[in-house]
Amino acid sequence: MNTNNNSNNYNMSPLSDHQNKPIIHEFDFFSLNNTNHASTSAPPLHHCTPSSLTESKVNTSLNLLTTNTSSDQSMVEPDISNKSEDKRDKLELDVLQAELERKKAENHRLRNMFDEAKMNYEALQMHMLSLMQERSVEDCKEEEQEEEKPNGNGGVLIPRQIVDLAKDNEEGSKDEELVFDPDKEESDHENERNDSQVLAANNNTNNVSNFSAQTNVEEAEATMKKAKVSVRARSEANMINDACQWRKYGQKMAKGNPFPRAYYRCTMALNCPVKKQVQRCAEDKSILVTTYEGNHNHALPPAAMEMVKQTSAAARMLLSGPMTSPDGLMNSNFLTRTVFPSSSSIATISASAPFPTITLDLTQSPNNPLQFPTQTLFNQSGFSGLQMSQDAETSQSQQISQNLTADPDLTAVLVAAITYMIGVAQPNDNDTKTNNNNGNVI
DNA sequence: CGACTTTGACCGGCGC
DNA sequence: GCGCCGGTCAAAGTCG
Repeated sequence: MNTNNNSNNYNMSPLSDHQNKPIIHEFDFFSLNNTNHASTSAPPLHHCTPSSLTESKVNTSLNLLTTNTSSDQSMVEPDISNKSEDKRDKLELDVLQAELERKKAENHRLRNMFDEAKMNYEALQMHMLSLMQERSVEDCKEEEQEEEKPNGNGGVLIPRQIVDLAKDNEEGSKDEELVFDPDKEESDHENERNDSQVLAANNNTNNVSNFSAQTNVEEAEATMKKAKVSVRARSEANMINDACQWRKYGQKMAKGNPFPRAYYRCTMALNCPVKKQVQRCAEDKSILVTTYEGNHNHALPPAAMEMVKQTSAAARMLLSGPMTSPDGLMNSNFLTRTVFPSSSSIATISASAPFPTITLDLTQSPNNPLQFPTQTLFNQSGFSGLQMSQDAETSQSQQISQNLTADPDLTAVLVAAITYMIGVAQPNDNDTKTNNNNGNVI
């Protein structure tokens, strides 16, 4: 039997072509150096040239610009020329000043819009933070109650919830597809329903909150270590750039898929246990499915670390399943729809496998599928405030935006997914700093 | 020459 | 027990 692929047609070389993709620079409305800017781009008036006037669409209607130079004109008709030139200059000055005022007003309006959006964002963030703190207090109370009742049904912390779901599945409910399986053609809506139904059911059976204290940390961590993160993204390349170094150690033909599955190990550190599988989707060969497994035992590249800090809380919230809101119940897809709104991505947790799998589906972005919504990701995630101070957040936001804009690959997405495995799931010695940054239990 | 990929062989889990 | 299948190993080949 030979299930290996001997053809070069599907060579899974990790060479990425992401460098060839165009970098989209965002327009900075408020940059003083931006020459396109409305209020600051107008050149000083004394630098106005005939060409610039033409560009400003100022029609003097004087037809003065002939082949003669101004010095020639002054030699012919010095008085008339001077007067008309002054008049023209004044007219131009008035027009330009009016234009300047208009641009200033527009700039002011844009600033107001920006400030308003910023305030809304901060208000939401503060609201989120207060909710989390509230919940944290409840967790402490429930933890105390839990210690008094060791056999209680509650105490389902975030990782534990997955353990329970996985257990339920192993105990005979294997037929029940809890969530999205990338290899099956099920509608996302159906999966969302299943997801929320199961999680809600789980919630109902546990009268105590899902966010209560953890009573079996070791068990949960063991599961988390074996949990997987799967990322579906459209890519022509055979492997997407995720800021880590990988070494291929095998390739097999998997049943039910004409495309080979490639196996990689992380080579950024000796004995790093992290592995990943890369395979094209059988239904749509333009979709690349990358599945990560294990926890890094080393520090990640700076670009990856930045996103780790930003997205770990998001991953935790995703894992937390349903969360209550003033509007009622939100299913686990809420978060990733929030984090990745412009890409229409969907993140789900699957407990149908022996170990839970998080799937990030980034294939539904209508435009430029490999273009990660970088600015949107950071701005919309809004959970960073749970982990760091406002000042740190501000500086990091700029840093992250720059990093991501400079590298519009799927790096951020993958790191976001890996985050769950690295910084959140396991308190590695080498990752202690990261975990401390992510320290809050949501 | 070292790092990496390729690829046939091997191993263990699982279902029948 | 047997075969299927997924995952891994390791020798050979390739590349810079």
